[in-house]
Amino acid sequence: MVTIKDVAREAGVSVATVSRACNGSAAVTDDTRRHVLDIAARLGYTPHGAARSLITNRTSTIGVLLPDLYGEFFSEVIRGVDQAAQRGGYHLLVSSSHDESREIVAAFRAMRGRVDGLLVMSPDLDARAAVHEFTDRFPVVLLNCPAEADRYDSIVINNLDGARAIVQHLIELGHRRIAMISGRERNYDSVERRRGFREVVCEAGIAGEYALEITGDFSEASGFRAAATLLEAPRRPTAIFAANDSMAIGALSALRAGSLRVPEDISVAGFDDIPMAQYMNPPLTTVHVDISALGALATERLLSHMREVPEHVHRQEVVSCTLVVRGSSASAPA
Amino acid sequence: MVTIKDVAREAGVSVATVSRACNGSAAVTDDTRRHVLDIAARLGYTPHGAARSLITNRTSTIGVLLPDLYGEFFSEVIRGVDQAAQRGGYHLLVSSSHDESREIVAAFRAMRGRVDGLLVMSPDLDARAAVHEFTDRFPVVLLNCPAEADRYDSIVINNLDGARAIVQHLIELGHRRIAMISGRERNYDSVERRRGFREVVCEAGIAGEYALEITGDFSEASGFRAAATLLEAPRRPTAIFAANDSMAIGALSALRAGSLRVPEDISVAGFDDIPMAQYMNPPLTTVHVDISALGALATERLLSHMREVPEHVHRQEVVSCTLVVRGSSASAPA
DNA sequence: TTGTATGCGTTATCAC
DNA sequence: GTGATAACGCATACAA
Repeated sequence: MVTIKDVAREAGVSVATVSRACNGSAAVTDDTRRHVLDIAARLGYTPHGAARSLITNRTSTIGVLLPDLYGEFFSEVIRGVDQAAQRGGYHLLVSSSHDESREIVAAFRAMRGRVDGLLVMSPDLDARAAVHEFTDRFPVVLLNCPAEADRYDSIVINNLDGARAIVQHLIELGHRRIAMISGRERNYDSVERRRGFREVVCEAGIAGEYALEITGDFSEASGFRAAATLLEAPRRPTAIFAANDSMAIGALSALRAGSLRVPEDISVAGFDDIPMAQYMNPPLTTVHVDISALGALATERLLSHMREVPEHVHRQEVVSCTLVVRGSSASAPA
Repeated sequence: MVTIKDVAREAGVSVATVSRACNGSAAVTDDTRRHVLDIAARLGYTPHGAARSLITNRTSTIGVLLPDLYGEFFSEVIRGVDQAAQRGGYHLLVSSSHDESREIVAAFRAMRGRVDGLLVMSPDLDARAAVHEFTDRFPVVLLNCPAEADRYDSIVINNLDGARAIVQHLIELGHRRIAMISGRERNYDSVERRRGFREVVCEAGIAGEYALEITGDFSEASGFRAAATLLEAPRRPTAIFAANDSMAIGALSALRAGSLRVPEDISVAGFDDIPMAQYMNPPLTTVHVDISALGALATERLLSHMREVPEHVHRQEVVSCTLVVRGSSASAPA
């Protein structure tokens, strides 16, 4: 690889001049600059990022730690993150598959010196401790993580209110046998959404009467399986609330396979409002979350955190979400 | 940030010893190693990646250049890439939104010194030249790019055969008025898939009779719009082949809105077989591509290329795809 | 086994 | 305006 030295030698100047010419420093004659850039282009010179960041102390890169990369939700989050990062002149160093504390720590270590800040999305409740380890010596923003609001920067979805709104909606439609398909047991989003479900069901006084819960893993396939199981229940629910859209979509498919009509025989509702939700048949009633905006917001928060270190004050931001009623929910059958 | 010097001072040893202890070098007493690692842990020391890679000449990172991050297709590709990279002990430096040559070059420059190799996915036909610029001095694997097979490493989907198979399928069902919704005009995948469409339509002798083509942009919304337009056509098609599943899903939605039954009144077929396709109502007939495997394959190729530099020989690999008939296609109406 | 010294490629700080 | 040189944090050849 051609380095700054090669360019300097070839151009007959010092490395300092090459550096200045490339970085647009004022202290260079237009003539020398042109000459140097010409040589640089001819040689195909590109500055070595790692070497540069070693002295400048900035990498123009932000790290993103994700539990997974599967599905439209994460896809949308990353899209938002990438857009915001790009606007700020930053690149993304992505690392996924970090459900466990151990893996999170390992990923963080691998990123030291390669990123200026970190975006951590780790909804797993057990991974909290791991995050604490480095969050105080490094700009970090937590995305949808459970965290003490004053010790960390974080962005969280208002899972509770969203879930409450959608369950309320189902109850108002006359449903009294409402089943929930939740996500993994130790997942923060899942826990919160289920909490909303339980609260409203209790308040409506139908908890004792009927409270069927079944566990999935946020995938379409698990939603399919869960719905298939619910169909076998002695008293079949008239409405299903899935903790995310992917499971709701899987459920729709299972109900169709079981020859149930949605929404005439049974209503289905999801959470997230992934782009695909509106194109379902029937279109999916769900809770709208501006997913890519969530990622963008977190990124912008991180970027500002990185600028104002260390007098930065932590705070938690709650992103609201809204009920979107579409064709998959209707009045309970008589 | 705590550096190797801090650890050395605190532990009462030289930086060399700290380095050796951390990297598991044999030439250290168990006692010193324990002591050093102890101090390192207490101080929260993490090696500086950029500094390390400056001397080792490897970053354990591969760069990924993508045109976009939207939708399940890219999501799946990245997932495959990430899995393969992780297996090989590599991280991902992602950069998207690179349709133009200029942007690709800029992204590459930004990655110099930060990655050991590059995975480029740039289906835009105009971007070819940009890629040539650096592909000979750097391990690069092209994903779904048009390229001379012997000058580059590349993985491509067999778009032509896939498209041919699905159009053939529609014709065998008796359809003679088949419309195609293609992707962007300068997109390689789109061009190839349309070529397959045209070939088969010609061979079947129905080209002169009916050949309706309309341009989308691979998004659900564009598929929706395209299908809505097709409904207004003087002679409505009895089958629609969309160049990808997202557009097919949008089309399904538009047809429903226009009160057409799929597949009774009109058949719909897509391409890619994204995870969501099978959960559609009706389930989508499409061309199955193992998308994440595609990403994984490209990554493994890149990793091996990086190992065997420079005696590496370039070659092109073609990934086959298979017709998947589901509920969205049926015999042409009488 | 451990310490000293050098260099990776770049930018920043001085001189001139 | 330009050049020499130190420094960034680390790994390693060599000396001890």
